[in-house]
Amino acid sequence: MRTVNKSAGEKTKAVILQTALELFRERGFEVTTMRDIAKAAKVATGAAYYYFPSKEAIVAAYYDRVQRSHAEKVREELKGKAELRERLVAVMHSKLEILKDDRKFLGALFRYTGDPEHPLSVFGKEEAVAGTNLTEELQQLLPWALWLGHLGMILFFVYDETEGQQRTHKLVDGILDLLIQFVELTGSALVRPFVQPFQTKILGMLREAGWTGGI
Amino acid sequence: MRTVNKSAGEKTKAVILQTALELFRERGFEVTTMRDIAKAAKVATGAAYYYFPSKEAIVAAYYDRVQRSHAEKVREELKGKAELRERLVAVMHSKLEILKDDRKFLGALFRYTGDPEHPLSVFGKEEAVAGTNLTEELQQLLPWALWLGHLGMILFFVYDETEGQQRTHKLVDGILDLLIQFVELTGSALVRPFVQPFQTKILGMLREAGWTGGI
DNA sequence: GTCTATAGCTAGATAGAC
DNA sequence: GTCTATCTAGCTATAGAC
Repeated sequence: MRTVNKSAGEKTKAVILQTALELFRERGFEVTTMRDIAKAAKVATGAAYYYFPSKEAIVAAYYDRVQRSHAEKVREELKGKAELRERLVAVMHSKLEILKDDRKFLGALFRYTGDPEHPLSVFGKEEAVAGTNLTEELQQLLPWALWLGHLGMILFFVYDETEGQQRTHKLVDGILDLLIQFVELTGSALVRPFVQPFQTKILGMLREAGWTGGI
Repeated sequence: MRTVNKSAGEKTKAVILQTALELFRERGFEVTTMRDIAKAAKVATGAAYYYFPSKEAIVAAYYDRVQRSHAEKVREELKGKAELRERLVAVMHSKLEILKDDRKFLGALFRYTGDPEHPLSVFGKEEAVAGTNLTEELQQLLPWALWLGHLGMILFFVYDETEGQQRTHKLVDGILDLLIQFVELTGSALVRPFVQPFQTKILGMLREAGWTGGI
């Protein structure tokens, strides 16, 4: 009962999952049908549904697999590392490593979330920032931070069951307080020299990526 | 050609969109069928598809509408405000105001994104942070920041077409540099007194919401 | 408990008539 | 522009083989 020594059922299940992921990667998530998956895995459609009650269940199994391999990799990599920075580097890059072949597939799952063109991009990021006396770096970086914060806000909001979602509103105020504090600090003559080079570096990267200005 | 004086087609389209959104809010996104929408809007299924080539197109139209009303509201509210904080407050809260009746609906759209249980939660947030010499507030807040940053990373990654997604990898390094810098600053005796109260406040909110610790 | 085969329902999407 | 008819695919259900 541990990787080796699988029962017949476990083997079939693994084959179906593996086949499904291959098809998702090759052809895309939407266009791959349960019938395709079953056929490619050489089982009947019913068998696929026997193991995965829905197409979504396959996605869930995929997430589960990602989590497991990531957990394993992270545990291993964190062993020798004590410094916060290298620990975080390990966590993040190993995640990307695991996801590297699934960008297309993930894009399909995030169709309503990530696309910076259509969906929930924040109007007024630049507008809010414009005309305030900020360093040039922050003028450029803040909209990005706001885009991300905005996404987080909406996710929090969606799950916030308090009356009128006051909790989200309060949290927004709190985070903004902290942000303003940070902005003021980095603008001060005392702290600026330390932080500025990093900001400039990130800004350069975003520019290079053609992701400057409007999102 | 401007709110008033719509052609017959534009009127029909508006009715279909309006009806669809009402049904989405009442019953939910998944369970509302195109047939339901068409029937409630008193047109044939084909007519609905004539104006909105897919159910997703209705979602896109909804996003568009959100953007327009938000833009309008923001433009109005920003007029008298010069301070960054109040400008950002206006932008964020007005967005929540517009979305307030659509939480259920948005939840359906974000099924693969927001749910902190299943999907792409970062393994190793706590692990990476544990055992490092951080202030208590940061020990608690950093995992949150990492969860959000991790989500942003994946979204960036999905759209990053550079060889091996090196751009995302570089960006991660850059952001982590900045983060570490920030962490060290807030730990310093010089800056800490200013920032700590805000961190504590946010921490309190998250605790209150039952969102502390593991995500 | 593992699977096949098959038939049928529902709902997103399309084609073609009017 | 609008409708009816039809197709497709996710999903359910069932009966039975091993």
